Amino acid sequence: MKETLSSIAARTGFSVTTISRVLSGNAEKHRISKETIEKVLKDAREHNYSPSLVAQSLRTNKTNTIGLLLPSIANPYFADVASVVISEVHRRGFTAIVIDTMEDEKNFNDSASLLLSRRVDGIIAVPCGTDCTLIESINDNYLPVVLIDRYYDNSHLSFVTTNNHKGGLMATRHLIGMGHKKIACIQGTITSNPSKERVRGYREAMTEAGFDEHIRIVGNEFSIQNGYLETKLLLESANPPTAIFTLSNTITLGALKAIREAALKIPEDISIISFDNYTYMDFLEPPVTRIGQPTEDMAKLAIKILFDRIESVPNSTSQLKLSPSLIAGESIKGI
Amino acid sequence: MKETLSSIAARTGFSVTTISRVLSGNAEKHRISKETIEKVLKDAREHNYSPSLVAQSLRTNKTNTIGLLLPSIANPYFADVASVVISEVHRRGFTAIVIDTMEDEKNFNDSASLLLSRRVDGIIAVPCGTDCTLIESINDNYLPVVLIDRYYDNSHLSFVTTNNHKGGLMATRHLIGMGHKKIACIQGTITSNPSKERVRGYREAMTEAGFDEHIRIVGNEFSIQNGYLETKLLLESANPPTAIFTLSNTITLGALKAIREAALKIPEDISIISFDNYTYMDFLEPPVTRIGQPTEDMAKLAIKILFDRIESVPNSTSQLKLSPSLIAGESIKGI
DNA sequence: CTTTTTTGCGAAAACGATTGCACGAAATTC
DNA sequence: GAATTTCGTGCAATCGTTTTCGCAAAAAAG
Repeated sequence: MKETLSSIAARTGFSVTTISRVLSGNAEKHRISKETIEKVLKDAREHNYSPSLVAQSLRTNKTNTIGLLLPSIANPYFADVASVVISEVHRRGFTAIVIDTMEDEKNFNDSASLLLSRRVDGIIAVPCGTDCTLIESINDNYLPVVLIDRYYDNSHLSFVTTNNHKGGLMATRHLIGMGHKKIACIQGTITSNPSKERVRGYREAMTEAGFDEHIRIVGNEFSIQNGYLETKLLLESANPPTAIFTLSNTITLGALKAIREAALKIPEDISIISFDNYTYMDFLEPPVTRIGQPTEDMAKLAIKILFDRIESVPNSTSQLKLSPSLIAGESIKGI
Repeated sequence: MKETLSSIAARTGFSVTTISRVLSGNAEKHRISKETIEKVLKDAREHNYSPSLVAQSLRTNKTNTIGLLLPSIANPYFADVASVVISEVHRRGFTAIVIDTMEDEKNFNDSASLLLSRRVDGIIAVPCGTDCTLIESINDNYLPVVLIDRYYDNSHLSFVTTNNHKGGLMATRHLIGMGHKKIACIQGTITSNPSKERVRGYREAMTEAGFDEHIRIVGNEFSIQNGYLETKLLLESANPPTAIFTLSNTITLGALKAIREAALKIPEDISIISFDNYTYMDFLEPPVTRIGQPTEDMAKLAIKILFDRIESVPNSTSQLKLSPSLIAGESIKGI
């Protein structure tokens, strides 16, 4: 029932060494005879031997495993990231350990330590919070780390993210181009870099258009509820905006709900532009105009950077910002 | 840089045995003195020792790891499952290895073997294909397996799934109750149990209403494209249905696209009822009426069954079918 | 002042693989 | 026929833990 190299050795009469060489495909290298190879393979097959990767890992100091740290797998955006990362590492013969940190900094740090204990060969993470000391020390002293989507200011950790500032600019300029002035912005987790950068782009676009007085930034979380509540407040305020820039797909959903409850029509009564691309966005009525992030490219690039560092030692830093793109829907009215 | 029990032993002057006992919390049990404990803990902390879970696993023959096999993480339904499973096992001190089998039987079997080699303590799987010999043998000889969503006929493997037959019945009867007769059904992967059972429910409801002549089953895959193509064909056929029963959220999306392209209105021109509950469903225009599966309950139950078997030996079988529920939208017109 | 009990700790054998070194026999070269 | 090379294989150490025994010294009991 429990097959090991030595049980095969016992049966075939060869040494554990020889069995190991044959089964790990190094037979030629050590000129094991054809017949021996055959016998060993046959026995292994018959007793369906399954090599212990944990013993292998201990010996070789390599687990062929990478860790993936995400703030919330329930969020379609991160689920997308997970999907790409998982298949990409699988393609390279690695397996992925996935942990949901629930948008909590302590969870994040504990999980990072856990991955370290598990001796993964690398970590892909969307970090939480603002303190990067632990993850940075892991990267510097133990194993390569590459961040996706979010990153830390003043850190040399490698990351791949969307150019969120540009995205914020694009979205806001687009609304302005369509004649809007009173544009509100519902932001996400305030400490997160993507949210901050998108807001910065929004601000910049408003200022360059001379709309400083109309700048209106609300909200504090990447969640449906946040989008819902803030939109409700905006709509019922004294001077409601003619357009809303929602900083994530979840916020957008909440906004849609509030708008529907107010019996308003998009885009006739109010315009909306969102962040994040997602299949469902095209199926909403109307399809929502949005700034799409190159999720797949981001994930693949992050993986590539990670494996470059896993395979060769140089502890280099690459910090990449990929351009987002505007995907036209029908949620904006020209004024 | 590389901290081990013996490096701590060397520094503190105690034996590896003692260090192990202190750090694994078994100090009391072996009446290690207060001072010794203090010294060891201090040294470990100062050199931030991180125990090697791989060495631990080798020694104890337990990895505290479970494997999760999914056909497509990009599908929101399975992403939901993943989300629950991952956090649930984490809560129990385990980590999850996730593999996307891409709806391919060979991939599925290879991945199952990989998990075996990785010596996971249990497997949660949504299987692909119809041949269960490998996974069954894994369950019988090596480690507990619990299936979610799909299962094999004539297998003693444990599973938790939705009562899909009932779901099919509910959906079809609902349409019939609203006055529909010409009801078409777009199915998913034909070999999969959920699709088969839903179709069986559809058939049964049609027959009991005396609508045998209107039974019309098309499609062959759980995908957007399948939904799109089949709906196109249905709409352009000689005698188009007044209502469509789509067997998954992905199929529904495709159907919506085709319906929109045909410039038809839901529910005025055509009614639709879907399977799978999903946040976005409420935000479509109109909100789609659907049969919701108790995804979270399913995943939690599967985990519970799995851990019962991990923690105590009895190789029992539990095969559970949970009731779905009808979630009202506005996508069905009464005739 | 023995004998027994308690206290505090260590030696060494696993767990299942990989790998550097070595070695005897057969084949080849000179 | 001696020296060298090639073949085919094995010994034993090692990776970092846990765990079974066991043992000496101190404390308690007699």
